[in-house]
Amino acid sequence: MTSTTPRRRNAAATREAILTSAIAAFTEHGYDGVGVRDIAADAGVTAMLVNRYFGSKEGLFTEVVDVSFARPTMVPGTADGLATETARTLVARTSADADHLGPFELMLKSAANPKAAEIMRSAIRRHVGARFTAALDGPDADERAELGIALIAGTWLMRRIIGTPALRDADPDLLATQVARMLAVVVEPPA
Amino acid sequence: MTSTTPRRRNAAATREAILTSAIAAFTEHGYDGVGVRDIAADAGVTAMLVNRYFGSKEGLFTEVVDVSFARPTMVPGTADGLATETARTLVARTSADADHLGPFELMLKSAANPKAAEIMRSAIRRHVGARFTAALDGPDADERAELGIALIAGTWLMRRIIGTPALRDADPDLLATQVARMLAVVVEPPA
DNA sequence: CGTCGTAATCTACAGGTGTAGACAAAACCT
DNA sequence: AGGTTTTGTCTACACCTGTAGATTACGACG
Repeated sequence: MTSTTPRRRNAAATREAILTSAIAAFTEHGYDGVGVRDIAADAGVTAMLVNRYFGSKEGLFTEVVDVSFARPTMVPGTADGLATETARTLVARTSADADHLGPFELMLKSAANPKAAEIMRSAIRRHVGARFTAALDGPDADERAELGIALIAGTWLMRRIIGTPALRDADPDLLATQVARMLAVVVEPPA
Repeated sequence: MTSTTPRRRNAAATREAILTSAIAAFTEHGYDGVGVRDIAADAGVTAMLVNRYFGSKEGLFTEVVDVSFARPTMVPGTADGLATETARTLVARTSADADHLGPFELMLKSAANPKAAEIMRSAIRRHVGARFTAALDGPDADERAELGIALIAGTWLMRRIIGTPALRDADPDLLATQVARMLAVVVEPPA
């Protein structure tokens, strides 16, 4: 419940409030880590309204994934400095005091559930993968794009979710440089 | 229940059976995806024996992580061809028909739970990270080792858990080459 | 063969899960 | 104002979760 006005009776606004709460909750705790009651309470409504508007918890998650993955994240549109820019943004977003928590956190936190994984698979291809692929030249763009995403996801996992010390306390500039050099391998079109 | 002998009353063997079942179950479904009853039933005992021998579900998971991460996986001891060898093994282990399912699957499937994540953090540093770091020369070995682990974990996630098509159907040799080139960035000592 | 320690089970609890169905109330439309 | 549709809540179900306490049965040893 973030809106200030009590919002008496408004289907669209209520739906939006539930969706907003769900994005935050699923991203922070993962599909299995949240109950529909938690989401509903945070949106200021009853649990049953969730099923009323989204059919089921699974239906709600489907919409959450679609919205979260549709927002441009991390990958700039142009190929100029793609590796460097992406690496810098990644390091910033995964720093200890960052608060953005985008689709990568959502993906990693919900990957354990097979149903959630299947829902995310298509969304990744349609949104994140498509954006990344479009920025690449040369052959095997899909495969190279997904390898880039894999590096980003893995770094996010180690640095922010598992929290391994060496990556957590690494110098941001040095880390960004290393990640950029790894990304460059798949970003630069093969000679 | 994999052992052939009925095993009537044997504390050590029972403990081992529970641990074996737990490793398989936690690796396949993640910390939140399994109940102690599932593990106990698979070991041929009652749920209460789990708490009797391991204190709690969390205690059992701690021991599972320790055992699973202690086994050498993927990273060869020598630095010769480390990147190439590791990449080849990774691609083989994440192929559709692979059945090994080591610590990386366990880590990714259980990362959503904060308690599990904390348990895995120290184990990774003590086991996997230490092995990888020891194989590296030059400065910032810890950081570079964890970046290598991040790439492996991310590739595992995309290829085997999420199952994105481009990485799933990629030509194994080509994929291994790409991964090896990315790994080489952190494996080769900086000039 | 009886006794004793312990491996293993049985019963149970307090809480949480997603969701179905019946009900209350607010808002809109004549 | 009266009636109807929509918006929201309440109660409830069937099931699963981890774990505590009391109880049974097996096996070895004297």
